[in-house]
Amino acid sequence: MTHVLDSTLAPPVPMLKIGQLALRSGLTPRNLRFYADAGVFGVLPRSPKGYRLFPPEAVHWVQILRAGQAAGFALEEVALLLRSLRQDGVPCAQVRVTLGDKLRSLEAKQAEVNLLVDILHVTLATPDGRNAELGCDLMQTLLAQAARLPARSSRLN
Amino acid sequence: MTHVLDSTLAPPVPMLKIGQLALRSGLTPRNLRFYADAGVFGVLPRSPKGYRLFPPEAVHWVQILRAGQAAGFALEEVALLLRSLRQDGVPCAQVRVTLGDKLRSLEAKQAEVNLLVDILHVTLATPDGRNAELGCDLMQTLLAQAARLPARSSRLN
DNA sequence: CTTGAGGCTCCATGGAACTGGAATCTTAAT
DNA sequence: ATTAAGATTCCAGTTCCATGGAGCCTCAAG
Repeated sequence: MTHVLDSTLAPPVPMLKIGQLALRSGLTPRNLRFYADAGVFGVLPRSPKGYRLFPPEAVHWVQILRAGQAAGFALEEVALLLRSLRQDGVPCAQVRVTLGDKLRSLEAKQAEVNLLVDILHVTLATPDGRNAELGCDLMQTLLAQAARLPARSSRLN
Repeated sequence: MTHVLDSTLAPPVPMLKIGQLALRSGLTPRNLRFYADAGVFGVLPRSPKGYRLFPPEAVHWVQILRAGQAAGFALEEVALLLRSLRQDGVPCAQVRVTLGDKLRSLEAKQAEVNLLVDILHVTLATPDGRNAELGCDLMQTLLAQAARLPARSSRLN
């Protein structure tokens, strides 16, 4: 039941059909097809009848993909990372560079999120109190804290 | 030249026209109009001839808006925060709750970003080395680190 | 009075990331 | 042999966040 393409030979790689990957990754086949067509997984091998065949590592690819997205990266950006990961003829040093770039933009985002979190912490530490102008002192603090934000917040997506 | 609406009376609030806010906030009038029409700034007063009039605090509203967006929040979410901030009849306690909710989702995002950053750090700490399977050892590490990611990364936007 | 900048509205378009439907083909099981 | 599940393709629509343009109004200066 699990042997789809390995009839007589020992399977060097037990490739997955899209539905199997869907089960293992928590995405829909539809969604996976969308990503695959967008080139996120590179050029996928096809079965004799045209079915997309995913290597088992694709489960990890998907994990990395979703995590990257959750961190605010565009699909194409994460795709770039995965392309390096899959080594489409990319040399080691190149991979390191790509990963480094990714790290730097992630750190930029990290800094912004950290700042925002801190601003909210400080704001919420304000004791209750009505404020004629702004309704409550909380607002006063939030407005004041807003000054810590960069002049023009970068769109680091 | 700076007094547009205050001909004879002392101005209680020097309201801004959209272009003035644009200059002060770094956004285009267009963009501001888009946000305004989306209700982000609440119901704006209009001049007798229909011009949108922004209070000076709107500059801070925009800062908070952009920062929120940079942190990955949807426009509508940031709008919610700003609605509390503007006190459209919202009680103090309610503001605190909204801010608290915002903080919690920001912290969730923070955790994800932190994890991703750490994964990349660890990965980049891997010394160079070719790897038959994956091209280079970097990839080996990245794949291994991917295991630290949550089973299904939340879409916390 | 004309000109120009800066408002206003409405309608359209665009990209990103999906989602949905229809038609067709393959595979697996009864 | 039939049938259902699971593939395939293609085309269309959706939501979010804008951006672009046309056409008209208003305001201040020359």
